[in-house]
Amino acid sequence: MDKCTPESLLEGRNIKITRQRQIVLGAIIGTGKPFSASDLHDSLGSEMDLATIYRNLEMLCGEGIIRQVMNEKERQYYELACKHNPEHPHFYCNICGKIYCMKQDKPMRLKSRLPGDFTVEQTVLQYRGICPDCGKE
Amino acid sequence: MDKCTPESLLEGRNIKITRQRQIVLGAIIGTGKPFSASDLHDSLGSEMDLATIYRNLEMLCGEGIIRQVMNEKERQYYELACKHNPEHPHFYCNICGKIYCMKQDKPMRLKSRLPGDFTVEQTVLQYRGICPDCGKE
DNA sequence: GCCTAAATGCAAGTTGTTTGCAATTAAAAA
DNA sequence: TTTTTAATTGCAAACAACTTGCATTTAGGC
Repeated sequence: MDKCTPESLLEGRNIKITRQRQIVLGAIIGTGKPFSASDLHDSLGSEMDLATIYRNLEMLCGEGIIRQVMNEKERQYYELACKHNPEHPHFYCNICGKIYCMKQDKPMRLKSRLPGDFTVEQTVLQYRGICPDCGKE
Repeated sequence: MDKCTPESLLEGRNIKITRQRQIVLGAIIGTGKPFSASDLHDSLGSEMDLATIYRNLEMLCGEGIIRQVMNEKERQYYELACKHNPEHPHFYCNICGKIYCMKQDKPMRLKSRLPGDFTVEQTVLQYRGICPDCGKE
């Protein structure tokens, strides 16, 4: 099972491999968890322009290399969308705002059809509540 | 089965019944569908201050009179949370951005527990794709 | 009718995200 | 390898949704 690298994710796609794309993808692959634009910006030591990060996130999302996992009022979260990371539910902590990935046994239903000619491209399941850390005290 | 009125929704709650609260709640009851702050603002002919609308939506949400149904990047959507309108999934059209309510036979699981001491307060199920209107052409 | 705490309107502020544009750069062509 | 050129970047300014501070108004108890 091949590991993801910035280059393997971009190859065969007519996308220029720039230094900043390698850095951004490296950071995305490095963290196993959902991330926001400003998470990336912070983890890269604020050295890369936020506009570049936003532009690349949009591009990667359009290419299906990453996917949006949660739209919080204050921020958009993404995660890597490669085959090692199939779609799954997420948990949002109402107190600390952290997002957790929830494993599930059965794959989520996708691209199904609902009554009345709705074409479903994505089924989103999320839980909201109190995470173990915040529930402790 | 009693109908909702602005007054019935607010009664017994130590909340001042102001003119603008009656108007806002009237509009919310009037439309059967999910709405955003600016939907309300528009439907009221832009006569009520947006700050007032935002403050009242927050208050109504805290009181459990309305609930958030979807956080889109650009807007928060709410719906009436009275007993005539139990929780249910929603469909978001990726093309036109419209939100549809999806009826379902079994009530959604709520306030359940997941492994590892996650306390679930809300289970959100949503579909994203192409709505009947946008699928037509 | 009077009084007070709470709600409103207005204007200014915040925050996440987007856009215009000149300078840089990857990579195709020569 | 050098040249060429179209795409990408960084910067600064713009946007849009939402929030906040504050003086004025108002609901509702007295």
